[in-house]
Parts: sequence; C-alpha cells; structure tokens
Amino acid sequence: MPSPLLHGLNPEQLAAVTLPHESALILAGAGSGKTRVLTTRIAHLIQTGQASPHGILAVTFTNKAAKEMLSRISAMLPINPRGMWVGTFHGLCNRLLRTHHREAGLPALFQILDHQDQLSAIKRLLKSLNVDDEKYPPKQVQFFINSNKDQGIRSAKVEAYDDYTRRLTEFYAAYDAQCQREGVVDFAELLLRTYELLSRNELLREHYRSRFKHILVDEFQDTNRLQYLWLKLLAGPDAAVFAVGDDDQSIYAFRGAQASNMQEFERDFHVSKVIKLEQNYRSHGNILDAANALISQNLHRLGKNLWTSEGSGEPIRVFAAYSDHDEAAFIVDEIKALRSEDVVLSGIALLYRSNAQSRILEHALFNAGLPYRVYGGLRFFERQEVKHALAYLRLIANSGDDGALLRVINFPARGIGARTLEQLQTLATERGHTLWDAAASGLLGGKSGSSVGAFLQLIESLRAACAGLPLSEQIEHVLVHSGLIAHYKASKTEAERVENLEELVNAAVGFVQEYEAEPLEPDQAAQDILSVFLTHATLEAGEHQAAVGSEALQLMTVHAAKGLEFHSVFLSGLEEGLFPHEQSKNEADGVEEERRLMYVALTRARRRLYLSYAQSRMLHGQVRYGIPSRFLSEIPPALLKQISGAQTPYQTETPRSVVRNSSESNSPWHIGQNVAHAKFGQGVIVNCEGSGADARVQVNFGRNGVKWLALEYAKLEPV
DNA sequence: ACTACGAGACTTTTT
DNA sequence: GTCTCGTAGT
Repeated sequence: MPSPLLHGLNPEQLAAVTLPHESALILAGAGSGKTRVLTTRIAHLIQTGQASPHGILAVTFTNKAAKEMLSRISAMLPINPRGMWVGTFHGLCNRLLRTHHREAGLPALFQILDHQDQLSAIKRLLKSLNVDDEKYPPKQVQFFINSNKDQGIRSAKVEAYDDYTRRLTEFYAAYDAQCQREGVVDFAELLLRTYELLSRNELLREHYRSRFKHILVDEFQDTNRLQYLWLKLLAGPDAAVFAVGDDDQSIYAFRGAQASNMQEFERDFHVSKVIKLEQNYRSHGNILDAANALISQNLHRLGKNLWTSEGSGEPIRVFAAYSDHDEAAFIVDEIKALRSEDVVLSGIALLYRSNAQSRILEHALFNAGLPYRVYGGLRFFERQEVKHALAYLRLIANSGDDGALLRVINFPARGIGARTLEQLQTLATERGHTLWDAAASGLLGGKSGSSVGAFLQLIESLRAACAGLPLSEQIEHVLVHSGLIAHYKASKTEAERVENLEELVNAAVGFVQEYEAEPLEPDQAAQDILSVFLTHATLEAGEHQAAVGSEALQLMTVHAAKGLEFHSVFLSGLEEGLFPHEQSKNEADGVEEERRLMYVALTRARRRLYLSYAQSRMLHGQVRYGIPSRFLSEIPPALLKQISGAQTPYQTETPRSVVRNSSESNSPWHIGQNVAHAKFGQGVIVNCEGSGADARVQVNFGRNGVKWLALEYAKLEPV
C-alpha cells in the first residue's frame, strides 16, 4: 500500500527513500530533488515505524539547510519534529558540549570564537610570545591551526619535519592552552572536542550510538576529514548512515572539504549500492548538456549525467565584450529585454567568480535604475559595534574571556592605554592568569590600577544589574551603562551604528520569542538565556545566501549561488585568470575545482543562460587584457549562440555623463530633490547644511532610514 | 588618544 | 580601484 508521502517520486528517488536499514550513498545531481529525498526518507522512516523521531540525527552544513529540512518534515508529518536532532555539525557539537561540558573539560558558559575572534586571539598570542609576525603572519598561523584541527590532529600529533613547522606547532599548542585558560572554543574545536569526548568516554559514546540508529548527512561532499571521523565514531555498528552528496558540486576543498570521503564512505560503511539521482527538474536540455560536457573534462569523478524530460530550450548565449564596461552595459540591456518579457527581476541572477567583480555591474545597474541586491559582505553579528556589545555580554557571562575584555576595556575610551595593557598582559602571563584575574589581583598600581579597577567594577555592576532581567533588557542596560550607545550617538558619522545596536535589542526580543515558543529537551532547558543568545550570535551570524521576496536582481558569487536556482542567469567575467582564477592554477586539482564551480554556475539556470567575457578589464587598478576562459571551449559549440562581436565598443552610458549632469546646474541639490545612493537606494533630500567641501544633506531613504551624507563622498545621483 | 597617511594586498566562505 | 592595517604625527 503506497503511502501518499511517496507519491510522485521517480524510481531512483523512491528507491533511495525506501532503502532498508543499511548505510547508503546517494549521488544527487544538481536539481535532482535531493532535499526532497532526504526529508521524505525521514518522514517515511517515522511513518512506517522504522524509527522514532528520537532516533534520528540529520546533519547539514548551514543553518538555512537545517531549518528548511525541519520545516519540510513538519509539513509532511503531523508530528512534532523536536525529538529529532537536525542541525549543523557545529550546532550539534555545541549542543553535546553544553550538555557534557564537564566531561569535555569546558566551563558551563564557554563561548565560541568566530573567525575574526580567533584571528585576534592568535595575534594576541603571538605578541605575548614576542613572535615576529613578519615571519609568522597571524593568518598563516590561523590556517595552520585550523587545517590541523580539521583533520583531527592535535598539536602533539603534528608531524613537523622542519623548524618552521615545529614553531607553528608550538603556537598551535600555546593557542589551545590560551583558549582553555579563557574558556573559549573556536569552530573547529567544537568538532574536535566532541570527537575526543566521544572517543574517550565509552559511556557517552554508547549512549548516543544506541540512540541514533539513523544518521542522515546532507552535502556529504563538503565534509572534511574530522567531520567524516566524527560520523564514523558516532555511527554504531547497527546504525544506518544515509549520505547524500554530489562530487561534481564539491567547491569547498579550499577550506578542507574532501569529496574523497564519498569513496571512503562506500568502503568503510559497506555500501552495497550507490543510488544516482540524475533526472533534473530544473533546467532545459541545452543547459544540462553544456554542464555535462563541461564536467566530463574532470578526471576522478564518481560519474553521473544529468538529463531532463523537458525540451532542449534556448541556446546558451555568449557575449564577447570589448571591455568590462561593455559587458555590464550588455547585461543591463538584456535584463531590460527580459523584464519586458515579464521575467521577474528576482528570478534573474548575476553571478561572478569573485566579489570584486560586482562593483562594475552594480554601477551599470544603478545608472539604469534597475533594483538589485548584492549578497555577501559583513553580516549583522560581525559588525564592530555589535561585536563590542556582545563582548560586554561575554564578559558578563565569562570574565575569563580575554578577547572580549581587550575589545572593550578601553572602548569607549576610559584612559586605559597600550602601556597599561602591556603591564596587565605581563602580569597575567607571569602568573598564568586571565587578564581579568590579573586586573583583579590589585598588583597594578597607581593611576592605571585605579582605572582598570573602575572597569572591573563597571562589569561587575553590569553583571549584577542584569541578573534576572529579560534578555533584551539586559542588552539595553549594557548598551546604556557601558557608554556604547552614548559613544556612537556623539559621533556624527556613525548614526548607523546606533541603529544596529538598537537592532541588536530587537534581535534579542525576536530570539527570546522563538526560543520560548519551542519546547526544549531537558538537556537544553537549564541554560542561561544570555549564553544561548551569544552562542546563537556566533553560530548563526546570518546567511549570505539570498532570501526570496524583494523584487530585485540577485548579485552574488557562484559559491553563494550553490543550492539556488533562477529563471535566467548571467555569468560574467569568463576569462582565463579570473575564472578559472589565476591562483587556482598553482594548486593541486585547482582547475578541477574551478570547473566544478563553473558546473555549479551553469546548473543554476532554469531557462536562460548568458555567458560573457571582456577583452579588457580593470583589475587591481590596472587594465588587463584577458583571453576567453577555457571553460567556454569545453561547451559544445552547437549549444552556444554568439551574440555580436567585440570589434566595436558596445554603446555605454558612461558614468561621466551622469556626473556632468549634476555639475552643470549650479545647485542640483535642494530640499525635495529625489536622489539615489549606491547603498541606500532611492531617497529624497529633506535637509541641507554647509557648503563646498563641507556640504551635507539629509536624505530620507524610506525603508533604509534617514541619513546625513557628505556630498563630497556620498556620490549621490539625482533622479 | 585620535587622525591621517602610505604601504600592501587582493578567490571562493559556513560554522 | 579600494580596503585594511600599522605607524607617525598632533
């Protein structure tokens, strides 16, 4: 009796969903219904009584994917999915470590370092060791530490055959000691700690092994060595691991992902058959043929060919531009044409290899008055003002957090200078104390001693005042009494930061609502809300990926586009050196990874695909002349349609004409004038002050708020 | 303690 | 071209 759950699945999907209790590898091509298979499998296991929600563990890489999975499952089944563990590797490890912090050797309120925090911790460490950071750049030390952790290698196990590596290994050991002293863990540490906890502690390991008989892994090709070991450890002998991935879409090798884990998985988990999902429900035939042809150039593939039951559709359009400006102008024109064919703007994506390429596109779109959204850049919880606020909160939660202390001990300025900090550092290092303890020891005499003392008192009083308050009021209190808000309010140029701090309070309100709406498992319930919020801020700093909704063009890197689809895709900058990127050519398998990236880009398009390149391009402040990307020649010419040549420059609306417009009349700026700004969009001038180089205008940007802008810098355009 | 200027970098990025 | 970082100068 087929269940309605299984309705509409193709034979391969059905086979995957209904596989018996054994480990399986699902090779899921782009657009082949991967998420559907994964979620239907879970629902099916529960519905048929093969598993209870309690026995299911589903692992993803992003919070977005985890949320998506949960919401799809709850849509399929009338059960509360909360017994299931669905989350990211990091989120799940965090949960385990919070529950078993004692066994893991961590304080209850351990804090998590993001990438930035980690780097500043390393800089601080190197400074305290008097290391020449010319010889040992902090970023390189960070890379060394992380790549070892990602392979599950502790400093004691690093094989160092030369002095340089030996030195790096010393830093690795010292860094771990510093983190331990301060009660903080970095991202890789979350995983490594959990791994070590479970391998060391048989009782816990058996507990979780007997609980999770069904482990499902999304984007398996993106797992690194440690994540693979982690899965192997957690999966007991009678667990079934359902691994879904696509080796052709492995584009994160540069951060440790090993698609070879798929082959290893086949062996280690005795996978009897690999199921391939090759029917594509997204793109027309020509696009898939192009993608197949391209990716077939890669050696070492598991092998897979996408097909569709739809027609071949339109040819892929190729445009050879004279210059980068031309390329942008061409794209703008085509977008206008698409719009007149009723293609919605949000269904059009402009993809590029590197972020720097967005600027010229933005400029052209802006001048053409086309709304667009750029993905990437700083996320909310990464902004400096937000980080400052969080640092106060972290100090309240854990006074041993030296990184947090250093961030705010003199921000806003309270007369604690470099001199004082140096003394404090020395004192702490001598005694093996945290900075807080060193400061509290009273051994710092004189004026610096008293100003440091005042800071400690401030934190103590914040901590006391916050005890028992609702989270958002705690944050408000801290913002006011730390002087942060006042500091930013006093500044003319940083009004936006005040808004972000206010937004932080709102975020807390929203967070608490969600948190309280969701009934908790006992292992989580006891936690302090502040600590949970701080963890949330680090583990979910917000995604870079597109959110549907706003009626605007979507601009992003190819990496950020993974997993998404669009009616029309423009892929620009297809030049040797840009795509494939110059630096990839020196790396082992670098070009193959670039080709997979190209494959990902092609398979984002449903109906129409544009590929373009420019003969000349401004790069690093110089004009460069490039040749077309090799990837273009790897697509069968029969699938391509060349649009115009590059002999004559494409007609462009040069920015100069716009500038001239505004300077022709004597005072183009007046109250009531409609203007547009690159970041804030369209607005209207509501106030003016000053003249010449000091002239400022106040502009109401509607949803983006009211801002004061210096005319000299803001590059406003009249509308 | 804050600002200003110059040097140098500069793929991709989630947690 | 543009951003970040570090140092020197006020």
